[in-house]
Amino acid sequence: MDILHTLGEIGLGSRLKRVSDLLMKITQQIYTNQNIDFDPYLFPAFNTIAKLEKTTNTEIREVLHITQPAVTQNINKLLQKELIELQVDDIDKRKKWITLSKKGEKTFNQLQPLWNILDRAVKKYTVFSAESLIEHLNYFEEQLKNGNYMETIQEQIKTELAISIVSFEEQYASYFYDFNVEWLESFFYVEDYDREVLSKPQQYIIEPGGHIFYAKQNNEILGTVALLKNKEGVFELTKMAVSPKHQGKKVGQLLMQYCIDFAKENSFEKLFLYSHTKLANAIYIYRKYGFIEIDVEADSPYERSDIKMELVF
Amino acid sequence: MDILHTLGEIGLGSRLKRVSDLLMKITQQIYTNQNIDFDPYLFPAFNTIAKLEKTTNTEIREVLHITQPAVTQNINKLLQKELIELQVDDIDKRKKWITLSKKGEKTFNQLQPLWNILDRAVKKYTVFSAESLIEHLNYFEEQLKNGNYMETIQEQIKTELAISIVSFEEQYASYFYDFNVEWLESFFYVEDYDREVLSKPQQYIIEPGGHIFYAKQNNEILGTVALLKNKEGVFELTKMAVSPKHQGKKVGQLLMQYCIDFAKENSFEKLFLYSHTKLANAIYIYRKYGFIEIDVEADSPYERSDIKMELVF
DNA sequence: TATATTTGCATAAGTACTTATATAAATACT
DNA sequence: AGTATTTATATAAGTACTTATGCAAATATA
Repeated sequence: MDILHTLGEIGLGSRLKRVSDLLMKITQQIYTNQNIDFDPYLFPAFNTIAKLEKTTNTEIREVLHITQPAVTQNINKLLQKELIELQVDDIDKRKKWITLSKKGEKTFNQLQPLWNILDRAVKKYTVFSAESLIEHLNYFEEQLKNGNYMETIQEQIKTELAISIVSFEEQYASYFYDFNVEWLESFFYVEDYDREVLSKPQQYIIEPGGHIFYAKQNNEILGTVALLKNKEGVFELTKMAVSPKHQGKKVGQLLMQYCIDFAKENSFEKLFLYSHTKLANAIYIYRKYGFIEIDVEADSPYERSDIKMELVF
Repeated sequence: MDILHTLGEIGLGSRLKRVSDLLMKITQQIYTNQNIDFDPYLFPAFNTIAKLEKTTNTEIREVLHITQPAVTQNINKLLQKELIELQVDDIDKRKKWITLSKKGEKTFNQLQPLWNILDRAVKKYTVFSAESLIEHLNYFEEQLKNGNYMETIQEQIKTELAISIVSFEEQYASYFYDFNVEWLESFFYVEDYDREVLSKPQQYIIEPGGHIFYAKQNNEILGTVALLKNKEGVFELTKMAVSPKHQGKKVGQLLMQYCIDFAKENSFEKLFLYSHTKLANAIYIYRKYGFIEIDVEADSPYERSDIKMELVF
């Protein structure tokens, strides 16, 4: 029995608030499940800043139709989470220009697909023909309460956000080239030999007994890695590259974990890799996964490497 | 520009809360305008207590689907306003039975017609065919913001709640009898002469040059009063009675004010009245309107009076 | 050009919920 | 019967808004 349903329309204010609270709570749970440090009530302000690229407290107040102190509080929360940055206007020293921080942009891109899922789930239970606001509200609240809404989202997350690892197929060959060249170009320079190997993965990696894996999410390829056969049971982990669009999703770590699992399953003796000390983040990850630094041989095949690591099983 | 409208469905939680806040604020304003000491957010709890007649904290929590501390807080607010009373259960000493207080019942009855108006106004802007919750919400919020909702309510209040004073008409004669007899019966006893005068107001009041006024609200008569001619420019204010159904609306004071205004307009010399000291409230009101106590003559026409008051202009 | 007003943002305190926890009485368990 | 658990309510603290107010910079006014 839910008296608010029988109170007639006077209780509408309370009903609206109750449904709002419930929706916010469920959304918060979803962020938490996805390990995303974000609050649903920050969405309007955060999204506004992202869409306007550069804005001010007052402008947010105007477009969101909330009070100015509410905006200030939202901004403080976003600052705390390091998602935005402030800069005082050169001319008008009262004004503070608000922009997304690097982390904010990353989070924004990371959140986008989840928001699409949330958006579709809300639509699923709110877009239908009804004869009154109360009727719409009753139905939506019911779906929030009985778990249908949550279930719909979780299913979508599973099919759309889950990242799976797939083996080399001819149709994916170009990603191997594109991701690696893009990465090489930004950190080093691309040699002709690189282009040759990357454009013919079948010939240079697969046929000599190696493997190429791809991280795939919802029919999109996010990143790739190769295991190049050195000798029986010894493979070089190489050509790891992640699409810049999908940085921040820990795609590299997922590929790394898969390679290690694959090596163990196939009773490999060891894996090794070449890297460069200026790629501190990458080396940190390699260490995290158990790779240990060893001497680089004099006749190292890579000019751009100054460090060699191995993982012995 | 209202970005929340363009945020898609993710902003729905914020939208719902914003509309709730606005609706609550407007409703609060209406209570304030009507001089009613009540808060819209107390409506669910208050209404539940009234409907169930006797209930407990836990039961309210169950039927309203809010948390128990929220109920406790609602109860405390209602206690503060003296609208409810608590009584510990005889057997289970943890339980507190909640009932409306006398004032609570009065307020509940007083609020009923206003709630009807609010209910109809909400329905007016929320009951229509729409293809989504957002569509319903957009329209309703728009009506709240542009003032249409408020205007609708104010118009209805004017036509339904405004109390006007009308002069004697034959069709109202029975009210004069009914209200007065009901009142006399509860405080004194009804003499045969009372019944004679009250049943023939035309003959006993109007024809000798007196007046009878009625308080009328939305085609309903709430109360009555008579000015009985004593001599030229001197009238006895008598037979004031208000329907028990409409106590608490200050109908008596409205009638009193009308009589005084009427007396001034017609250049009366003075008004006087007979009452009884046990009717302390009534006498307080008479004093408030300027009546001053004078000696009761030996041959007072009323057995049930022990006080006489007059207002000289 | 000095003063008043407006503007942009911050701070403080209030509100009506929430979660977490406390307290005391009733009930269940052994 | 004595102890543990459950139940009914209260209290405390947190949250995300609100209103009210403060403050400094910019702009209008005289």
